[in-house]
Amino acid sequence: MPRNRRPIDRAEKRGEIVAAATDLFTEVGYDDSSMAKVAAAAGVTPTTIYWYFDDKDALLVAVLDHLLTQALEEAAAHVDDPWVDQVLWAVERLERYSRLVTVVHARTATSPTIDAWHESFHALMDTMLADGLARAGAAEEDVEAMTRMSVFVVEGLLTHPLSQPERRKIIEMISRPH
Amino acid sequence: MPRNRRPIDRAEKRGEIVAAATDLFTEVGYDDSSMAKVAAAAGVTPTTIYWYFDDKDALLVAVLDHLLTQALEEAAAHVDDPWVDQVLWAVERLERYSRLVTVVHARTATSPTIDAWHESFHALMDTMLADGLARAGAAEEDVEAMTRMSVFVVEGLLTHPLSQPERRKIIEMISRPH
DNA sequence: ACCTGAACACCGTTCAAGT
DNA sequence: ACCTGAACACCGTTCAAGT
Repeated sequence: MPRNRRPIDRAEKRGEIVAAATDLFTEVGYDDSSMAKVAAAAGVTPTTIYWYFDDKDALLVAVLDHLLTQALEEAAAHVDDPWVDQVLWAVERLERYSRLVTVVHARTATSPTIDAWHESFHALMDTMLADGLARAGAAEEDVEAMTRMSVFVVEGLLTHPLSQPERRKIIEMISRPH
Repeated sequence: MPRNRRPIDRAEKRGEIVAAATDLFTEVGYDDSSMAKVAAAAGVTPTTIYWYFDDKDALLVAVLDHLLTQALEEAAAHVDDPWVDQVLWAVERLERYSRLVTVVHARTATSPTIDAWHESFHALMDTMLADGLARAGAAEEDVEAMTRMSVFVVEGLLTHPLSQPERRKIIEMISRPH
């Protein structure tokens, strides 16, 4: 048995738990997906999850990181699109994870683990958005406000769904300097 | 004992439960405020709450309605203020209830009770905002988009706190027709 | 190192029993 | 009509015991 066999197994099993949790958290919801259900879906015992994750919030963070990595990879293909299309793409991409967005906002007040993730997520988003806006030719003094508005609009559109053309109209509204 | 004693008692006790729930839900959070804790704070048994409310979500709706009535009464004094000040006032007024805002968004996907309240709340807000914008002299074709943006900005500012001047700047951004 | 079954304190909710 | 104590099924998490 090769020396590095264990670490690989560990990463694999961890991945299976994260995959099961991703499905359940996004489709059933965080609150309604008990550790027992996640464990059953991953083919392990509830207690086993605690060998890989500190608690349920840590598992949620693993799910979020996993999805964020995926999304960032795909986003790379859109960096040269017009600004409006990029934001619209982000909304459509995040739409199926809207339950995670709302649960992160709700748990931020209670869970230091989730709060820390939420903070660092927005720090990352802010620099990415500022970069994108600068590349799209926005005036420097408008970048900060436009960054903030973009975040608000994306989150607003996720929690209050509109039709595609309505979305586009809203995004265009904030895409012009004032 | 007068004939109408009971109804008055009932409304009073119901009010005490709602008051206790309001405090706990806003300060401790909905998830971390068990029915047992609400009951203890209201001086009743957990089971008694179920005589007045169908379930925990119905209790949350009672809390929301109670706070909404209060807020609408106070808002009446500000209808003639400039638009930016009205929105800023709303953000400041709602700030201490930001936990309720996020929990409503999170539970909307799971609970028909909360979802129905959320829908009707936004219907009310939409007409109020549209009225306010019309009164403030906004062009008719801008009213819909500006209404939506106002909602997104208020909710965004509640979940991602900024300083007063930063808030004002953001609100001013969306207050000019495009 | 990894995994489990049994247990713990708690949860929202129900229900038979009281007044 | 109103309120309760006991009970139910479930929750997240821990821990002693196994391999």
